Amino acid sequence: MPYDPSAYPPFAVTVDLVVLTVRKHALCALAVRRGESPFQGRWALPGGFVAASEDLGSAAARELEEETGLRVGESAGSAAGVHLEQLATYGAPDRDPRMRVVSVAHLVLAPDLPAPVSGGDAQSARWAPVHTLLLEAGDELEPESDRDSDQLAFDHGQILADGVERARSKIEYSALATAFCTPEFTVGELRRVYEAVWGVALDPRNFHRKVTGTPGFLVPSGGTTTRQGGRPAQLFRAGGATVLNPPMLRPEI
Amino acid sequence: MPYDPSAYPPFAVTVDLVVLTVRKHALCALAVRRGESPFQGRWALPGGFVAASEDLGSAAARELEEETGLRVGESAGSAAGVHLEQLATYGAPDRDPRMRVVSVAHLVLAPDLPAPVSGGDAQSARWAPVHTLLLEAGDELEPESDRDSDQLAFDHGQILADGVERARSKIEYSALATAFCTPEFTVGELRRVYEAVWGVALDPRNFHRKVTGTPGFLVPSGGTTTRQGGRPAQLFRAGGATVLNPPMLRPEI
DNA sequence: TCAATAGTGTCTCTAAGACATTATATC
DNA sequence: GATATAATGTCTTAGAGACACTATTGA
Repeated sequence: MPYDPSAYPPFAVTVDLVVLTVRKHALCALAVRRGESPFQGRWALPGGFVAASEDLGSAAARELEEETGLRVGESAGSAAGVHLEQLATYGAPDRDPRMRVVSVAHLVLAPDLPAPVSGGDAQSARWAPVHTLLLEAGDELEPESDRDSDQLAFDHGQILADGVERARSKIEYSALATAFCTPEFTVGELRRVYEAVWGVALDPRNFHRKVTGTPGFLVPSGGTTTRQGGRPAQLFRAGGATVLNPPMLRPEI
Repeated sequence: MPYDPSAYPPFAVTVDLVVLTVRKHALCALAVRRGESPFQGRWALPGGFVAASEDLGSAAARELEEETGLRVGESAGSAAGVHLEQLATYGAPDRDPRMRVVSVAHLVLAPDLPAPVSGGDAQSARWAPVHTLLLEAGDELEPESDRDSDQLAFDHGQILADGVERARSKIEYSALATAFCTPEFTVGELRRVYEAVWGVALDPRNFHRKVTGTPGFLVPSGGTTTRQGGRPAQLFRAGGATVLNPPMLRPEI
């Protein structure tokens, strides 16, 4: 099978971003409004084309910074910053009506941002709770007429669902939940991250025992805070641990 | 950002396959010998170009059947057959010296095959233990002269390593280890699969208790076999369970 | 004082790890 | 018989789940 560039079908390659954060006790994703056809006026995931001499991860990091101003932390992902990882690749032949586009989706976990979005105007980007972006066909709401236009453009609903499921399972066996927190955070704040991502309530005592008892998960930073009200809480930073063993198992049902 | 096909860099999109099986108590991968430059004569992962109107998963299944004769089981992967899933996408600008190629790697888990490879000639394809395909730079063996030519072509060494790690972690929390087995298998055969993939020895008593006690993992097929010698062993088929909860944890170290 | 959150102590129960022995086939 | 593998029983221990109480702030 000889290589002849002109003999093989040309593809466009894009990166799409599932940017997740926790705002007001809800898991939220970044959505942008499309300005052109197709799906004009509909919400979509941020993303763009990969440049000719650009790596896939670099393209994702560039798009992230263009859309949000967020910069990915150095060490291949997180530590005390934004986490970025490849999610999956979507390439159904008809996923874009104009041409053959293969999209390499990436997952970003970010702490809550003060401003909705730094780059771009406010009208065209927003944080939206994932449950409003992922209304399934079975959900009842208004008459069906309005339903379709609320769905994300292209196959972005599927990409978002896959990204959310990845995040939900990944915080089970990794220390990545700290990527949703500010550099210094309390055990209660970390617990609320887990509760928001999983959509369940956790026992504060057992959670505290688990996270403080897992070596390398949390390191005390020395200070305390009362920003959540109540008794002052000890502040922690993310430790060096990347995997949790044994994992933090999601409650069933 | 308007879409103009000619304004965006053209990519070729390929699928590469990490096909894993367990042979003689060792985890093995399918490798094919390259006939042309670059990397002529070197071993590589099987794969090929995605056709113009072909889905990524379909292209992977087609390449698999062309190279091995294996057909992917119906229900989105396994059940009682070959399992195929998307692994990751590799798109470094210089990963192919001829042109910009983005490769969507897929992972295949297959039972031990009688013939080495059905399609293609025997000289150009083989099952090789993954540890021989993944000799790292740190390993000592012969003088370095021979080392480089034993490495897989392109970035296929990295792809294989990622696929092996995916398989190792996935049999922890899913029932996918049965994809390495024949339709009917014994508990001992399943245990040897785990031992080969993880490269560790497991306690037969605890393993038996675990797999037979996990609902939906195994269903007795009624028969017995002595193909492993010794006392007749009960035969099982894969149950409907896809996730193991609690997971089968890999021993540490 | 009340309300809010943080932090700890302990009992129970599930399940994994570490053991030895019996069972049933082939050679 | 010897040898091979299968299958089961039980003790111990790590760790999760389910509980109540005390501690320390701000309003």
